[in-house]
Parts: sequence; C-alpha cells; structure tokens
Amino acid sequence: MPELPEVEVVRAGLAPAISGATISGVNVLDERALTRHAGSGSDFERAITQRRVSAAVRRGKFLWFPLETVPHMPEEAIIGHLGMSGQILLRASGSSRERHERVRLDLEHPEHGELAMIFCDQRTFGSLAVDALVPTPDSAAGGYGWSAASIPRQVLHIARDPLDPAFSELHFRDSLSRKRSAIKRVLLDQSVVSGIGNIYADESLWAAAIHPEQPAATLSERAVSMLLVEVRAVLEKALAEGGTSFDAQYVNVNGQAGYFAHSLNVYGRTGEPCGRCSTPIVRVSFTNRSSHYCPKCQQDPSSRRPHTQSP
DNA sequence: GGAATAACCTGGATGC
DNA sequence: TGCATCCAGGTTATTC
Repeated sequence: MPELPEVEVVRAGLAPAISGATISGVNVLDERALTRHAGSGSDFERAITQRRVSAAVRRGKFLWFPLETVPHMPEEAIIGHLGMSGQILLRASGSSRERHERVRLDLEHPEHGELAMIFCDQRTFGSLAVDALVPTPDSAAGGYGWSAASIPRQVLHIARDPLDPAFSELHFRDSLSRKRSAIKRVLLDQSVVSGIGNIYADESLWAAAIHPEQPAATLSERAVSMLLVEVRAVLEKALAEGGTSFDAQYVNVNGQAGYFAHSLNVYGRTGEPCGRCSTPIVRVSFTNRSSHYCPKCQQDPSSRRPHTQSP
C-alpha cells in the first residue's frame, strides 16, 4: 500500500520526466478517479490541457504537480493521491492501455519528447484533481521537491511528515500529549504526522518497543523521541529499498516493485518469531484493519489483553 | 471538539 | 468447477 516511501519513489521518478512538460492531451476514462475534483471529467480535461507542469511535489502521501501561472488565473496544481492501489506510470506516447487505467495525460517535454503519464487504480480509492494553491501557514516550503511556500487547499490539513526539514518535533510531542487515543491510531492520523500507514506504523512501534494500544498521552518524552527516531529510520530504510511491494499494487513509475517487504519485522509475520526475543508475533483487529506486534517486547501498559487471531 | 466508526472499492484467497 | 464470502486499508463523512 502506498505510504510515504512508495509515494516518494513515485515522485522522484516523475520529477525529471514531467517538470517543464506541457500537457498536450488529457483522457479521463473513469470519472471515479476524479472524486477530489470539484468539476466533471471534461472540466478536468479543459483545466489542464496546454498547461505546463513545473514540478513534482510530495507531502506525506499526497502528490501535486504545480502548473505554471496563467495571467488572471489563481495558482493551481494537479493533486494526486494513490489511495490503496493507485499507480502513476510513465509510458511511451501512444502506448497500449494499462490494466485499471483511469486517466491518461499526454506530455510534451522539451528534452524527453512525447510521454504518457498514466494514472491506474484497481480499487478507485485514489484520485486526481485540480486545486488552488494557497500559502503554507508556517511559510516554509509546501512539500518535498519544491521550494515555494504554497500548498494545495485540499492538502492544507495534512501535517508535515517526519522526513520534512520543517517537521517540528516539539509540535509532534505536544500533539501526542493531548491525545487519549492509542498511539497507533495517532500515528495514522495524517493531521498529526503524515506519511505513515498501517505497515510502517506497526514496524516503527515494534522498533521502539511500544505497544500499539498505549494511549499517546502516556508516552514519556524519551519514548516519543525514541519513536520518532525509529519512524524516521524505518521510512528511510524503506525509501532506500524502493518501498514495500506485496503484489502488483505498488510499483514505481516504470512498473518495478520495491524490496522492503523482505525487511519487515512484524507486519504480515503473524506467528513468526520476533527478531529480538523469538516470541511469536501476534495480529489483532484494529479499526477495520490489523495490528502486528510482539507481545513480549511491546508490553501492553494497560494490561488489557486483546483477542489474538490465528495466522 | 475529540474520538470512534462506517462506507467507499476491487480482486485475490479461501471455503463450501 | 463455480459461487459466495472474507480481507486488504487511506481518507472522509457521520455519529456519539
């Protein structure tokens, strides 16, 4: 599932190919891929055709592609979220239709020539949209890959991610101190810290030896610092390995899978021995999804014994 | 206002 | 073999 490392791999792959390119054609094959867009498919096509893309930017799991300013028009960007199964592929112009292809942008790049940027999405949780750019509240760069202090309106509520130079540990610690919810739930709250999904939340909590159900506000200052160190380490390692691919649901812009699935310590390893103490990893239900943790290394502070599920 | 939950969605895996 | 059901999970609207 695309979390920060997977989205960053996509952004880094797109940036050189689309920065400076002009959108020569747009084909919306499925309007469900535009659920974030305020208008229709034809409106989306009209809004971006013949516009020039200036960069590929990311904050957390959101991507956006700022469009060069047109006189008398507000600053805008194409925003994209991969959801559960979204992919953005780069293909040769005129290439055959991809499986689950939803939107195709034809690009003309001054150096790379004609290209197709294709948004594919099996489960249609991802989407594209055109959105206005607004100033960032902290006047720092809006996201990774761009120096401008602006951000799409729809991304305004998304917190900075732990790899962002403008990420504030103080603000993060303060946010946690006011949350009674389980720490895992808070890590998944993109308005507190962005870029972390179910896989990297489990991995980071295991690395920091924190139980996923521990209330965030009960974590000591030292524990929060330790958690942040481990979150960054997990994200950076995953990024270096090209992200986590379990199946064809996550690939880079060339359609290639990442290798971090081989480095996972708890996620998807139910019943396997913990890498630290050899206790079998358990899986518990967690708000319509799963949590994986070591019951010995990650002690439950409230002594509540959640119901475990068999592998 | 904070916290918890349901709904959205498709295809692979599993059970019968 | 074929059909039905379960499961995966990011975001957001709704409910408590």
